[in-house]
Amino acid sequence: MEWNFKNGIPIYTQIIDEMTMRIASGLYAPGEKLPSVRDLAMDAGVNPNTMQRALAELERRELVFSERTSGRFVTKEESVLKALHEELARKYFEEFADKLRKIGMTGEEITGAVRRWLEEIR
Amino acid sequence: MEWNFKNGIPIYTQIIDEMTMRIASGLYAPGEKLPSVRDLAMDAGVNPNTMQRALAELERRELVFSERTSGRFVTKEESVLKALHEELARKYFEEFADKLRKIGMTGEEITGAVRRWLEEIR
DNA sequence: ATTATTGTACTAAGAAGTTAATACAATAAT
DNA sequence: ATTATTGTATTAACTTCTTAGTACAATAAT
Repeated sequence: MEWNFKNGIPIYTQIIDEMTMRIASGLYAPGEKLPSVRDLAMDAGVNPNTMQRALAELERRELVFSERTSGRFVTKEESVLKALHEELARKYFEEFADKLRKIGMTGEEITGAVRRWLEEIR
Repeated sequence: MEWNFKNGIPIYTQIIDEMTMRIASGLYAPGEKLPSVRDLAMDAGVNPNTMQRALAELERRELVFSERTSGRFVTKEESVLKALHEELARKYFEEFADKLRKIGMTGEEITGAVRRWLEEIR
């Protein structure tokens, strides 16, 4: 999997977002053991401290939990994961619509443009 | 107008985005004189240096130009502004669609969800 | 002519993010 | 029993971002 970090945004923030999306997508399944902090850091090309900082935040959000010395795991609460998925999808849409409104597009213009773009996706 | 800065992202970056959107929306019209660096900084609640840094980037992108001692102005090239508007709208959609794909939504799921969300906008 | 405003430049200090190096405790693997 | 792996913690150095303070040159306003 790729880690494409933009510059100008803290890396640990981007790791939080990336890991959250991987969990929401099921790429890391419920209850699955994650790679170790060191392996994840190596894979992402960052310092273990930076990865640790991001993972601690995921823990705070209860998306993962750690069992000392055996590893870190995705939460088994499927309800949490389902809620996460819906929350993210909705959030992404809201941010998207807000940006379009901010550059002056009306509701009608947004729906029109989106319908056209959706055609292209197919 | 509001300046709502998120934390965790450099302020000057957010100013660049905000100003770019204001220009793309026509809130700052073609050829219009912008408030001075100091006034913008005061309004945004940031240090003048931070605002200056953001404005310099807008200048590099040729969205604004400055006339020494008389002020800074939005470009008069309407073609540039039109292109900017389209570029931003397209970019926002791409980022949005990429995020939805990243959390595991297929093209069909995306179109379905977006159609539902679009109804809510009205 | 004088004053105020403009963009611009510079230095210094502090805050936040990142890397590096090292260490410890717990336990799974051997 | 010993070793390797795990999460976690700590300290130091470095870079980037932000603020603060100051200054200068050009020109619009008075």
